[in-house]
Amino acid sequence: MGSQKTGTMKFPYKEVEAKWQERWITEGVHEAPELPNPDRKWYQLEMFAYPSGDIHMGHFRNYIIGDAVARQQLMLGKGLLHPFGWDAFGLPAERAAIQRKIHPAEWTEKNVGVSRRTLQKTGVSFDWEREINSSAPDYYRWTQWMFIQLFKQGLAYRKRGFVNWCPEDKTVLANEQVKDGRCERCGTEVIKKDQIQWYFKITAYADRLIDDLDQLPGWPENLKTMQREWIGRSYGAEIDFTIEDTGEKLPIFTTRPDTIFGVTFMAISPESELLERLNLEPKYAEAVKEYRKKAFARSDIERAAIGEKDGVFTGKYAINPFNGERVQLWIADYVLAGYGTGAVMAVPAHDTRDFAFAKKYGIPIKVVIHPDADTTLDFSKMDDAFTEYGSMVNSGQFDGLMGQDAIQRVTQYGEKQGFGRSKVNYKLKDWSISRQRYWGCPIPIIHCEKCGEVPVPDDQLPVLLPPVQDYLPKGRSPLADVQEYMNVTCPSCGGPAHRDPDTMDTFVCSSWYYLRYMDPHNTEAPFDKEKARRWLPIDLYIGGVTHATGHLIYFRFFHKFLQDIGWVFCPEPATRMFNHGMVMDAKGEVMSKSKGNVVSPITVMDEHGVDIARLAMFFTAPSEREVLWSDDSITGVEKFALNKIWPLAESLRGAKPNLKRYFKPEELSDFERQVYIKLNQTVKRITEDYERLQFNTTISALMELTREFDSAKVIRDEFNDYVILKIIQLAAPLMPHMCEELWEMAGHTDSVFRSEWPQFDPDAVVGDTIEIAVQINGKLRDTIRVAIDADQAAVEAAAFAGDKITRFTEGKTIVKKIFVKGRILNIVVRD
RNA sequence: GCGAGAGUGGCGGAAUUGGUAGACGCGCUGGACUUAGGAUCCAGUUCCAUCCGGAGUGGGGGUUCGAGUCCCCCCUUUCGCACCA
Repeated sequence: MGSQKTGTMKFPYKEVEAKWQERWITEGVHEAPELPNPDRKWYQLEMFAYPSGDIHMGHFRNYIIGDAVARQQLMLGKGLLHPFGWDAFGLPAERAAIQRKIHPAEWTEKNVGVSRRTLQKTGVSFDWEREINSSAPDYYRWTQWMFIQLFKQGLAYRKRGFVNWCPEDKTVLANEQVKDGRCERCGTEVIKKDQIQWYFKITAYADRLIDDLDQLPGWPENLKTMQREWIGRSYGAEIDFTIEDTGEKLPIFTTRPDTIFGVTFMAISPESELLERLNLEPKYAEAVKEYRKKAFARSDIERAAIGEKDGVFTGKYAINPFNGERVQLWIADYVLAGYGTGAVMAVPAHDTRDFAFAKKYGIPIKVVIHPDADTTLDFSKMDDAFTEYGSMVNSGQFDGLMGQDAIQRVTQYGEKQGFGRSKVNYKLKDWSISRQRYWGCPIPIIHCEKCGEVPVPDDQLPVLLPPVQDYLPKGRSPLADVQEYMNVTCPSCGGPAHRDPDTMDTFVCSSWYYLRYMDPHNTEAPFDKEKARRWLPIDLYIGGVTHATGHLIYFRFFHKFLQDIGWVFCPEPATRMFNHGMVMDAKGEVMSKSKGNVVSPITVMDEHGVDIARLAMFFTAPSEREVLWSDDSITGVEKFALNKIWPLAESLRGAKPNLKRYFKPEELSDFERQVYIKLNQTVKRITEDYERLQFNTTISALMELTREFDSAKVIRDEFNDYVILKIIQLAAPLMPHMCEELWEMAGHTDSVFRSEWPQFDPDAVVGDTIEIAVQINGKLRDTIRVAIDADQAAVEAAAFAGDKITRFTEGKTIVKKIFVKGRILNIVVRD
């Protein structure tokens, strides 16, 4: 055990791994410079981890992909920042702690230790000097500082309203943490609760969050699309209807003001506060009350899943300002409280939902849009709404107007009359950030009867999370019962006051962690501005796509806010984002403890060595695709590493070649020349592969090269060692331990990662001859080998030399010949 | 339903801007060396075929001298959003 057998020599991977992992640390190979040159820096980031268990295959894959890039960037001479840390606050850690009946602090500390040890075994080039932990006071002191900056700018505020409540976790959740109406963490159906909560005003940044996506060519299109849809911007108009009895204005949002004359009823959401002010007649009041009760009992999923829309008439009417028409006011739970104004103008003829509702309750349907000027619609024959744009009819002075023009003209009219205005609406809601849980960053606000909400003064930060024993969730913050914590004096007036009992959503902690890495030990500020100027933006951020509409929006929001208050100097936190694929089991199923199909990276590393575990992960699938992991993933790359790469040591001749030089053709034998060309082609290919993070083809290319290279046939010692050392350099970021050992065996005293990444010799990426495909009518009939710069005449001469081509042209007319230099000759013939 | 990807041998997957489809690896077949082989090495491996050739990148059509690659329609599949007025 502990070493791998090869043809003649063993690879003692355990010793080699330990040796280099230690030396990288003592020699500070991965330590980031304090102040990099902004033109020659590389900030490589992988998402930090929840310490809710040990590292699994998904983490392993994430970090080795980043590691390969980071190590190559180091060899390209960049100042490298490649840090790591722990997203240690929050539900995942707290839930795990509760299950095991230990205090979250203790459990977190223990797991950080376990996970760190595993990570260090992977040989990933993290700069452990910069390790951060979001649950440490010297970190969350600055999370609180961030909160206060937002508060001071009016971007952190409290409001009462309906929130997502997880009955299992007993806490409020942000919209982004509700998936399919269920709690993202525990899968429990989320219910609505009316509460006062803290929010961050992310909606103030909605436009910039959408628009700046266009400045991010290095982000995957699908991810950007997801963000655009999540923010959900739509353009339309706000139109004020009037409640008949009370005269109260009832504004609604619509994207189709061109259908305004087709309104036959109004609908408001069951949550609407308007209901309190309507003075419903008793016979309606009872039904409305019943309906609201029913609606509140339904979860969002039930509401959405329900096939038939339903609602009740309130007995009240609203007036359409455009034509003075009086329409019924209904309450219906297909109207969402949180979007627009929580009320809609219903146009059954031109909206599918309104159509169904109108049919069900016998409400009139009025056609006001025709597909075009010549086609008319008859509502009695319609079995669904016509929702396309068309030309306006039955709309008075607006008749005949079409599409966008119609929309504009109607809106303009409303504006002139004072009862309408153009309006942009978003699906994005403000970020609910307060949590009624113990294990989180305390909210640094003091509530004073006299002064209201007062931020904790800077010199009193951090507000320490008290180490209480009773931390179990109970529906309100466990901190609320800790008298020593809660009771304070007001920093402003000195009177009696109390702390805010809630803690923050852990996504607040993770919204700025990438900044702390630049300056993790700063006690005066969250980070130094000059360092931020030099290090930012992140050059490559790697993580799963799961955070597309959560963390990856939040951290962009934070970054933009910090730019606005002068702490960072670029508009976006990361110029390039890469989403790697998931790691599945051999059958393509997600690895999970309950299925018992989890393969631990530790097992694989123990049995085969880290380098081979890494190679297998790289080789099995391209980085962005999912990997179906099985033992077969190991076989091929293990043979390659042990039989091709490691034995290169025996072929070394101690020549100490100059790696920066190129060879001239006359210096080399025919075989050497052939190897030299292959080498340079490989350098070119592999350098491109690293840019694309496509390491499966990097390994293929190395396999081809090592097969072609046969040291026994190489005459010149210098050339022999030159080739071997270049192979080692090209492979080093993928299999760092073995390559360091080989590099040392070749007589180097410094790390291979301090050597210079190979450049290809531009005169040697093409050979002297090349194969040309000869086609007849686009079908391949022959391949001929000609000089590299052979012209059409020479190629034709060679092509017609044998009978492979002539047998197809004989007796036929050659219509034309297409020649692409260095590639093909296509001869078009006709009978 | 809407949006974005993906579909290539038995399998994982290659194929800059249209230009020799199947690189590389697994698996499989045959052979060599062996007491042995789950080691190593060599050869073969898209399918069909009477060995001339033919077909072939989910299906159908199109553009082109030439299409995995570009255009149109359809099917399957993965992911995301799902009553957003």
